[in-house]
Amino acid sequence: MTKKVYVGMSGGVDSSVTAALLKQQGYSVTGVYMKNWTASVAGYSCSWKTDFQDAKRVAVQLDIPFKVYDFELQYRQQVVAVMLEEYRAGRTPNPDVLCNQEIKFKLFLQTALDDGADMIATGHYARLVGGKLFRAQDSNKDQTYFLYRVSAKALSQTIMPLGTYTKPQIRSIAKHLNLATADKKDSQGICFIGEIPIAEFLVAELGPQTTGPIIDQNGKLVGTHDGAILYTIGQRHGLHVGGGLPYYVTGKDIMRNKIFVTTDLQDEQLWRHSIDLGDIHWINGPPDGTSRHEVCVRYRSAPVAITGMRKLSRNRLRLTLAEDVRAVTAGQSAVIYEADNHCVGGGLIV
RNA sequence: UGGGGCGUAGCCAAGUGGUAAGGCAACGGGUUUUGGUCCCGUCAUCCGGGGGUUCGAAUCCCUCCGCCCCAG
Repeated sequence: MTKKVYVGMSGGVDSSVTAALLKQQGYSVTGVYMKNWTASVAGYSCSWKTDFQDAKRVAVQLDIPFKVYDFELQYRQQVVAVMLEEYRAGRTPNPDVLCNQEIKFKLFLQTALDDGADMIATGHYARLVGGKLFRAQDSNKDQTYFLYRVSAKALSQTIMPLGTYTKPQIRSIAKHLNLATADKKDSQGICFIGEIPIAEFLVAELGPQTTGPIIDQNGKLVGTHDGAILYTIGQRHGLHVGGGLPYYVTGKDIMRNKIFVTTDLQDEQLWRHSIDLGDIHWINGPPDGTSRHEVCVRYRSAPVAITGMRKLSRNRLRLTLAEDVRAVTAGQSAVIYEADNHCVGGGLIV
């Protein structure tokens, strides 16, 4: 009995090749386009229509059934609304982590299973081995950072065929198969929403923000910002403050609508030797404390060795680091790995 | 209105007779399935205004305007 796999097809090369590979491997493949966001914001065209068409084209080329799941409502409620709330609270969320947790590996998975699928598949660069999540072969494209909140159960029902390939290989396969998406540029920006600058998106969704003071490391007023929630820790551009050295955001006071900056790259406000995490999620249960771990505080950052892991409360964890890390930002994810590329989980920086 | 100093792009700032460094910001591009970082590129026909000296001035002289400091 051939397994029925529903492949999430975004209209990009990666998911196109995912579907192609699975078909080659003998699965009964169905392509699914998730329609999660169709609105265009302030002059930025939302690419959903082209993405949908590209996904459909590839499905036709591969001669596989194609479906559309409309998750717009849920994406809005479970991803976008949460993201906006986080920004409003002065934090910097990662909507794509949420999207994987709530939409792709929960809603999509369940819908597909209800629809008759045995498994789902995605074009993520990550490896799934025995229900565990490992970094991709192509460390340059590894996407485990975005996947650390997915449940072991969901992972056990998922195939990620790209994990053992490199991006150039995927491009090359797409070309050989003449897939419509072979030369399509990689997508960027918030998954499904597109490349709109975040500040503009926030203003469009939350309304115009109130301007406020920018204070430097000496307590001096150096400029005016466009609304404290629009900035994030470590940020350099968008302050419109010039003269001498670049300024980096070191902190925000949301209540007073102030943001704090520094010109000193060694400013201690900009570096952390320990990180507190909340909303901890362990994919296969908490580590037993016998192996060494490292953490990534942002996508594509070099992992930093963890020298101490202390439980502060039921769902609070304090990590002590082997070296200082720059611009640790509340709301962002800290993803924890065992030294052998095994992604074990992580939490949200508080 | 006695003395001293200053006025170069949005900001900081070199250049004191030979035909406008550099940095920040901004803008554009690249990297990146979040934000951010980072990288590359662009950005003063003109040096507060006017006049003069000179083959040639942002650089010297005169004058006007503006700002700062000290002294009143």
